[in-house]
Amino acid sequence: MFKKVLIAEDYPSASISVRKILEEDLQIKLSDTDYVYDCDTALGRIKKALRDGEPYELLITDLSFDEEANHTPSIDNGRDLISAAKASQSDIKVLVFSVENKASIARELVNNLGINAYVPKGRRDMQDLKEAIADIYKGRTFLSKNLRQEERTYDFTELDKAIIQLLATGKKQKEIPDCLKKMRLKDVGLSSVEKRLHQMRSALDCSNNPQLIAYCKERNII
Amino acid sequence: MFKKVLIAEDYPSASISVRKILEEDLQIKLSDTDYVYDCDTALGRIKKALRDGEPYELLITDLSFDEEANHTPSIDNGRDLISAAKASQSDIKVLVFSVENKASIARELVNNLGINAYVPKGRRDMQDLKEAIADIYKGRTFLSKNLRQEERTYDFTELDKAIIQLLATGKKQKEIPDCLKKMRLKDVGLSSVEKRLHQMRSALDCSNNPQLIAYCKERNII
DNA sequence: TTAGGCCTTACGGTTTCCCGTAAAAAACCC
DNA sequence: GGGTTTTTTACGGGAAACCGTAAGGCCTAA
Repeated sequence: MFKKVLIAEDYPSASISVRKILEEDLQIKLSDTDYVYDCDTALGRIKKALRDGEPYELLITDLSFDEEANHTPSIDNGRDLISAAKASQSDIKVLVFSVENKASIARELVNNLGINAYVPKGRRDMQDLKEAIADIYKGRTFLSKNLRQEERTYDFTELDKAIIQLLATGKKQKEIPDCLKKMRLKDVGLSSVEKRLHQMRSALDCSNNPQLIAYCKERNII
Repeated sequence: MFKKVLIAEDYPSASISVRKILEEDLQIKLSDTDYVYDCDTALGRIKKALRDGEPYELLITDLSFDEEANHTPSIDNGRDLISAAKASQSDIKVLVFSVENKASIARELVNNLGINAYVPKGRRDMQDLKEAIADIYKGRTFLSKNLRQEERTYDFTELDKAIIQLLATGKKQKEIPDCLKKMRLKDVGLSSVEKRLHQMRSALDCSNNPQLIAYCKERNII
């Protein structure tokens, strides 16, 4: 089993549980330096361990970290922490433990960042954590069974999202072509904007723009 | 200190941490029946303990519970659990432990349900839990210091929210007076709907309805 | 009772949105 | 190159939203 594991999690209540699993159920010894509450410290520990010749084998991290009151960290989220960690030590295994319960996010992290497991906080989280760590140790990838598949019926292009964004900030459709041009995103006419909006609305069965905005906000598309 | 405490929390990772605090830091003994993963079981335990002449002194509960795959519970959220518990045993103390980090929610629960403490999951949660339980024991009410004050610049009436809701489901303004009438909510003319929308937009500095919807969705007002 | 607020409603004009159709441009395929 | 399809754009009519102003109802106080 793993000998050296680092936990990056800013909520003590969650951190404690993970520690408990590792120590009591998996018999992994943790020292006081093996769990941290922010990304910067986490990266520091990983680099130091590497220098000392005792690199971490596994990083267990949350995705979102609350902003801190005093200083602004250079890394403020789990995604960037994972990238930075892999840049320093490409063979480190990564388990993400987050409230975000979306299969698409998990898939994306596996594909683009090469994480080894995704466990959403939820009804089966402790069980999942145990299985996930065991799977990683065997060289396998673990995705929790209760990741929620979202019923996305339309896939938004970057242009679509940009248009929705602008609408949500109060821009009029008529102004949107100009805005897009200024943002160096795309050079399209008003009719194209209308067309895309129409396409989105009919695909998602929205009768007008306000409903479309509501839909997108609800699913965190924007 | 408290002798008999019940924990209602559906995420094992959170439940374990709370148990740890109670047992290790506060020296409160818990049996296997003192923590449960759904509201119905929680209420059952409270009633049984009352019948047996050993009533619970403190209920620690989450607010949101994930829907379960198999059966649909008769109580599916912490709010209703608290109401039901107080109906059975009016002197039970209640501590709410939830991810919701809004001072307004905490205040509302203190005022309307008479809860004794509110601790948001977050950076200081374990510390807060300890303090909160101690405070409750002394007969005081505890509100975590890091509850986020929201910068609400407008307070939405029920009518306002209903109008926004309807707009977000694709209704036209023109149809809204009829809808409100059918919902037995209010009997208002179209002009009043327009006026309320105008008031909300100008108060929140939104230039049109889509932006207003985005604003409300973003802050979970609807 | 009457005058003055305050709120709601009615209504008209302007702007924006929505949805067609048709022309123009671009891409594609021999 | 010519010819076809697809995409993009332009434009116009009708619907909805937006924004005034004026008129009506209701309460209060003199």
